[in-house]
Amino acid sequence: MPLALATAGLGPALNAGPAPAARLRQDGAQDGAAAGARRRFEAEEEIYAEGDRVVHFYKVVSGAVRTYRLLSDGRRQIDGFHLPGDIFGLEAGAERRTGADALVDTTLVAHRRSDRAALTGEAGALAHEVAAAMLRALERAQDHMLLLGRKSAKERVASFLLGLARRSGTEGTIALPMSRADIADHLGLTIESVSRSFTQLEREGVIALANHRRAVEVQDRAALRRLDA
Amino acid sequence: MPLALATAGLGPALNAGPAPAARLRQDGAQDGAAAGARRRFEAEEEIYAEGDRVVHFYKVVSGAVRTYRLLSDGRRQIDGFHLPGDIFGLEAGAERRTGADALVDTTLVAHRRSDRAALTGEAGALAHEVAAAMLRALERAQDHMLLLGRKSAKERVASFLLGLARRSGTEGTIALPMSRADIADHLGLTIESVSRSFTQLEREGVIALANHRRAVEVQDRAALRRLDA
DNA sequence: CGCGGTTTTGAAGCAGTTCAAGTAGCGTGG
DNA sequence: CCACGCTACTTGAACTGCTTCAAAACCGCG
Repeated sequence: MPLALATAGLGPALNAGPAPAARLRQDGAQDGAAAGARRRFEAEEEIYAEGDRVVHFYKVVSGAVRTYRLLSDGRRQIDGFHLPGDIFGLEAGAERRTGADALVDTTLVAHRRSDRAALTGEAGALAHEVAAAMLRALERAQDHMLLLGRKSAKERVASFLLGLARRSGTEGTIALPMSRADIADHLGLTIESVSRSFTQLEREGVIALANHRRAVEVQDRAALRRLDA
Repeated sequence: MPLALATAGLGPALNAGPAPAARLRQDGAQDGAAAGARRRFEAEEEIYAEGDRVVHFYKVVSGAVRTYRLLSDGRRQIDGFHLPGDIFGLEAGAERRTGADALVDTTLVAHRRSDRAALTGEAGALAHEVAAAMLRALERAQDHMLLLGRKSAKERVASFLLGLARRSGTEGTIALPMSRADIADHLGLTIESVSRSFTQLEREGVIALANHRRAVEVQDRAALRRLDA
């Protein structure tokens, strides 16, 4: 049995969004059995590759991670960026269907997929998180299919920025731990199109690029919302 | 608690693909408690709409269903077609994030989302199916994001046909229960582009269109596979 | 200061869209 | 039983948003 889930009391957990870092630490502190091994990865380091055997799943403590799929000729689709509090690396089969690497220096907590103790404890806090993570991943995937299938370049960038703003929780300035190439491969565009969309939004006074283009300040959230359709 | 899942023994179920109709009936027959209410829908009839309260989830007995999301201006993204054996309509929140309608005359089995008896029975056959359905939905969404983000029109159509061929289980001729518009809104294209891709594949001898364009015969599976990358 | 990487900008090209006919089933009613 | 009209699909031609190719700007670093 590769994985056990229980969604008791799932409702609230689902609406809570990514667990804040504070709660994350608390979990680790109060339940030694459920706490997995802390692992560190450097910027651009591979966490796992397509085809690897699935042993662990992970929760981001700090840093950021991308998970992606590749076509035989090298075309890449990044299906998600994972920020502190996010769980990723859950998989149904025995083999990885996606690859994952750290965008920047990153700390993760690794849990054995087969670790039922961690998943089915009396409180089952981690189990709830895992189930919520799966459902959230599906909802995000649905949103992203709509974006990829039906939105313009500018709308894609606007949606991306709003999503990132919401998830990173920071008001005002959003850090971009990923390169233009990563954003492009997430949004189904080229780096040039991403860059042009940023520039255009900046010229329109919707955003301001800061910190060597690796951060955006949202100046007109309403305009972004309008583009988000 | 809106929904309970347990994935014990999930592995094999996951690799099994959609349950064949035979097994479907067997499930219903052997476990009266788990069997939900049978419901019929006519072609083009709405099953639920975006914003509806979530009460049931469904399993397709016969026919076909599309689930989709809309942008405020009417742009539509069909996130999946559901064929006999498929489970759809699982949702985390209280409100529908997607709409669903029947493509053709369709029979479903409806289960109350809150029906824990059906989901957590000793054997828990339905619970496994539900968990497997969720994981499969996520895998399909990942495949589809790659398609939408990085594949050409012809590749999209090829992937779509191969997927449909695999899922419908029929060797040779594949029925297309959906219109060109539905296919277009699934593949992130226009109806004209879908039509042109079909025509092109036909001219190349890869497929043959039959039954008033509502069925395709695969004539060169290897060529389709190559396009699937 | 100059090198290597990333991002931006420019110009040309093109895949897919848009707009506009044309064709083919199919049910309906005379 | 056939003309009519409706809808779905296909085809053609022009257009355009994004890509591709190319070069410049920017920065961080040895």
